[in-house]
Amino acid sequence: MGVNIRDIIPDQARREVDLKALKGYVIALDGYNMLYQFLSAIRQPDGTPLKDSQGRVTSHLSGLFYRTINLVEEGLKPVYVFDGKPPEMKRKEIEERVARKKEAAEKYAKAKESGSIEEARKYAQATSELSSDMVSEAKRLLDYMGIPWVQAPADGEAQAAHLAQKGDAWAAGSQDYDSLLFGAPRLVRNLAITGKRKLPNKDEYVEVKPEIIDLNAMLKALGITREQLILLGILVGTDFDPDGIKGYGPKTALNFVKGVKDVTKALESIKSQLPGDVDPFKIFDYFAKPPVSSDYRILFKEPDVEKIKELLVREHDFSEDRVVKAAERLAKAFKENLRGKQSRLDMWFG
DNA sequence: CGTGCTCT
DNA sequence: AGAGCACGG
Repeated sequence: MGVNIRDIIPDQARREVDLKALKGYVIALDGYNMLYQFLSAIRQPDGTPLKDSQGRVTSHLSGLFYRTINLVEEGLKPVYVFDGKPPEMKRKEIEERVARKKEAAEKYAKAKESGSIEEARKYAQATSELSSDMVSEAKRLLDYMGIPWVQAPADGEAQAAHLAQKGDAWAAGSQDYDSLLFGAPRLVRNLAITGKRKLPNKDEYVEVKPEIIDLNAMLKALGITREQLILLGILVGTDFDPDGIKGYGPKTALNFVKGVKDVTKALESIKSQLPGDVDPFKIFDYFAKPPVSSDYRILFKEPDVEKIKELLVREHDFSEDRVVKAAERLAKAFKENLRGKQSRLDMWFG
């Protein structure tokens, strides 16, 4: 589920903003991460996702369609980045995910049997799995909407970080923090979930706003380099060494890496504390110089309302009224906010 | 997650 | 304008 460094992000390096503040910025969104959030969240009370008349899941398309339109209406310029082939060293994490989903599926069946709706929903969400067909249809929808997407050779967060480093995007957008380890100068969180949200099991509402994290401000405030940040990630655990090293949470790991002068020596010293098949040097290199592609172009086009209708209404039984209305909003927003508009690239944190 | 309606 | 709720596919 990505590297967990939430607890050490310094306040000086983060800023909560309104969506409006992101007007004019290209943001390289982690497509898989976004689709997963929609698939997990857009469900009936008992956990059933939205489906078309043939039983195919459509929650991810609904979320992607309406959310992207709202982002574009606010003037944000989204580019979706999709994962390619995961590296071999991610196998353990992927296997563990499969096991977690299987377990969730069993608990879901039990909860449904016992009539516990809320439990059922919780476990149904945890079974969420994106198929390659679902990703392909999301790409098709983006094509029809005129929203660009980029295919990553490997990790999508690495590719998003690459776009941001090259200045083709202002920031990476994801709920996970990995893009910071991959060198993204800025990370924007909460772009799939902005607005008032009910807290689970509570009668309380919180306002969720986009959160910007600035890599340089973060490294400066923590007093570490990006190399030390990657080392920190390996200590607490990444998708490539999911358990990390016993005894190291983010804070302990921060203290440790602050004392590290020679990263090579540090990697050598932690090697023996990791499972035999986990090579910290390989993980370090993967974050420091990940496989990325420069063969992409970011072009915002006029939406094709007929094609959108064909996909969502004809093929997937969306309501024609709603789809046409939303597509027209998108066409208007394209003309006002995207067509011929220059992207903003200015900095925020000095 | 979102839209869209009702009620205040 | 904004909260609450039903429903979308």
